[in-house]
Amino acid sequence: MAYRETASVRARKEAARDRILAAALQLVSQKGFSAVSVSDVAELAGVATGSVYRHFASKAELFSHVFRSASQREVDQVAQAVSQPGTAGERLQAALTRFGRRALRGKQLAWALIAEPIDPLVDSDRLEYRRRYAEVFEQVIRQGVMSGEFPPQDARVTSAALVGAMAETLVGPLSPHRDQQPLDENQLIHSILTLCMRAITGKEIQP
Amino acid sequence: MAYRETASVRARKEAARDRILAAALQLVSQKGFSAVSVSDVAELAGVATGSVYRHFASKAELFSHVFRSASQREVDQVAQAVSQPGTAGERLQAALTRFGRRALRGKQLAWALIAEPIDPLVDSDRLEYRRRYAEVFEQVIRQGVMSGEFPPQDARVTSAALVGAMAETLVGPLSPHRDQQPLDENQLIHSILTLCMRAITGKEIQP
Amino acid sequence: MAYRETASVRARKEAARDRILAAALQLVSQKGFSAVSVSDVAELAGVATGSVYRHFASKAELFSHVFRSASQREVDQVAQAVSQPGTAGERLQAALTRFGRRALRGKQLAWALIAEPIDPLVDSDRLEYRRRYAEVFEQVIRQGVMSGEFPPQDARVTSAALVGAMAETLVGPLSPHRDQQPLDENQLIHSILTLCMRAITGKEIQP
Amino acid sequence: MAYRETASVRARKEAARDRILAAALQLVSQKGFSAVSVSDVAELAGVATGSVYRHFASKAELFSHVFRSASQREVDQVAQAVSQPGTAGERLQAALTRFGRRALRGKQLAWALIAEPIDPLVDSDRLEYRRRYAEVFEQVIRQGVMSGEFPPQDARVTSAALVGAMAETLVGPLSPHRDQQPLDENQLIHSILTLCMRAITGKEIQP
DNA sequence: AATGAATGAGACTTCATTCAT
DNA sequence: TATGAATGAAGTCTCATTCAT
Repeated sequence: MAYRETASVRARKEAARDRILAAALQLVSQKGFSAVSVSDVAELAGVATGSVYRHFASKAELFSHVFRSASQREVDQVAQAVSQPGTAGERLQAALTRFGRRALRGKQLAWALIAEPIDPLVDSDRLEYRRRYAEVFEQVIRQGVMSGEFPPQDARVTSAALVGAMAETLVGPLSPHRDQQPLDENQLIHSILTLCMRAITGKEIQP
Repeated sequence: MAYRETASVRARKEAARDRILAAALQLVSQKGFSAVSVSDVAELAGVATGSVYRHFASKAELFSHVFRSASQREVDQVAQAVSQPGTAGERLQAALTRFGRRALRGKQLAWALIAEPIDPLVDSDRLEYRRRYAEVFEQVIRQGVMSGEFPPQDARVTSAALVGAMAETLVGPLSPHRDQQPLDENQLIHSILTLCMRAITGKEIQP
Repeated sequence: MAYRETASVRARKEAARDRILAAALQLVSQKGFSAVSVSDVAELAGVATGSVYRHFASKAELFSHVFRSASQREVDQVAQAVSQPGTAGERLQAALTRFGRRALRGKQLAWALIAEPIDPLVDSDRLEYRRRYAEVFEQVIRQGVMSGEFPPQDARVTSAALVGAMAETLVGPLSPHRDQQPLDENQLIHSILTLCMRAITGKEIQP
Repeated sequence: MAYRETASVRARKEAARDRILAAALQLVSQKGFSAVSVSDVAELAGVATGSVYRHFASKAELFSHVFRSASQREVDQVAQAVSQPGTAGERLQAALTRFGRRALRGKQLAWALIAEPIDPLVDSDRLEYRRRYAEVFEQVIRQGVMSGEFPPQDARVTSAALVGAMAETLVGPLSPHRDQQPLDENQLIHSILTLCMRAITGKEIQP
């Protein structure tokens, strides 16, 4: 009984922290980091403003957690796509597709994770996650280069360029379909995929 | 006499406006939009804080003008590179090189223009300038596609992707050389250029 | 059995109270009253924050207890020095020496007890303990005056002045050795002792 | 006309700053540094809270100015008393008397200036003013020692002790007359003066 | 028209105290 | 009775914008 009580109390405590994280993630996904205040988060989470500070030492630390968990989820998705069987080209294509579809689903969040400058702490998180992204993309690219499937290239530069190209094309301010007729998602993905694969392989993708 | 006074007064007013814009541009180039306050701008321009509001209705409008003139300058530079004689590939390569070198010279400004979130007004400016960039890049790409020099592709998507890839690679948070040994600028430009040209043409560039 | 349980419970409660007091004293000795929070104390004492309020009605009351017990300890030390056999001068000298050495050993605590402003409740405690200090110092001074060993003087004023002079000289912001070369402790004690004894007796102390 | 306007504007501006300083001084004189908030000061000065920050970079800097100007006033008073003609003993007596009378007139302020711990910035101001006090007291003491009027002593220690003794006796928490019948001021000053002079000279003062 | 001091809302953060479990 | 998460008021500081001069 005592144990179960303790467990339920702990569950509630964790629930508050999770509610705060969820609220922060929701708001960041809607408005981006820079437009979200601690009070906004607290209100949406249904707690007092000061309560946020029981769970996170500062606004930066809260946002760092939001960033990291959201980024980790994205990296995991891409990594999973890459780990499927197939040629380097097939696996890279699968990874880019998944990356692109997820970004299109949550544009504001994708943008916040990839590009929005906020805080030195989160910026350093970005560097860390950049490395994890890089590990995923670079690995396939290197494998493709070594097997002769891809032409020689700087895998590190290529992986950064891939992320940038997809981000800009899909969710960036340069995205071609903010105020125009909403492009067919499949068509857009196909276009950027074709381009990315041609950049890496020098060849047209097979349908 | 009355006319000449009016003219000189107008000239002085315009001079003040220009000084404000120049000061704002300088500060944005150094610190990015988000770190620049109206008072900072006024001080550097040598006018009173309130005077800024005689020329610009709000901070957002001031920054919108800064954004537009800085962006226009960049677009002009790229457009000029594109207008030189040569094949579509040569002209595109020249444009990308100029874009890249300028971005590397002024990373903070480049980043502010391409990605920094500030204000809905400036965000909509970004959309407009994206169209102008597009006009420049798209035009060459379309010409290359029509002449058979480039494979068929969605020129609008390609041009956005080019900008994104270069921005991310050169000045973005995913830039591969923030914490590493500073890459040789020429080498970095060459890597990204090779990649971009391969994306567009499907072929390796000629040295 | 019931009795023994009650007793052990009471013992445990008392133990908690003592741990809280000890933790508070330790923290005050390190950081001064103003830098110590109730949660700090609870954590160091190994109890929940709210439990502090089962033993003390408020932070002020907790600190009042801390103040009183720490002050009592100091008063006892000085009183013990005074109660040794010897002339009034000898006993006073012993008391001042002990006072000074203890203050030098624990500057932060000494300063907190003598001067740090915290709360009206603690300030009134200070007045009470001033009386107890006074009783100790005044008694010897009065004896010395009555026996003709010391010149006539207002013993109450003298005893306050002694405390102030030693506090300021040894641990106060006017302390002459904060930013200079650390004076030899013995030398410093000797200087202030010579001065104090001359103030009281009008004569130089015998080495 | 234009000049006079400018002058009046400047006068008003300075008036605001002065009102803020005066308000801060008044509140510190009533409640001590630690009980005064920036909002309190602003309200009493009749300005918005934010306006305080147009004149002072931080609360610490505001209080530093308050501290310094109040301390300078006190040092000047003491220095003036010391500069009168007479023997070292007479001049020191005059300085201590003035110091004591002023402290009694404004106990809370005197305490705040001499002892209240607030902020590292103000604490360092205190060290600086301690040096200025020291220069005043030490100089006379050294002169008295050199002329044989005073016995040999560490003038630096003596001057700190003098300040501490007077502060504690007159305005400190050990002050003997907070809750008792208000001592006759002249009598109190005379007592502490007798004690201080005996401490320095080893002799009784002449009435 | 220019000035720049003043405004005041709002941001982040702390912490003594309370109360449901 | 003990717990410790939650509260919420209060504090410091920033800055876009206004307005009397």
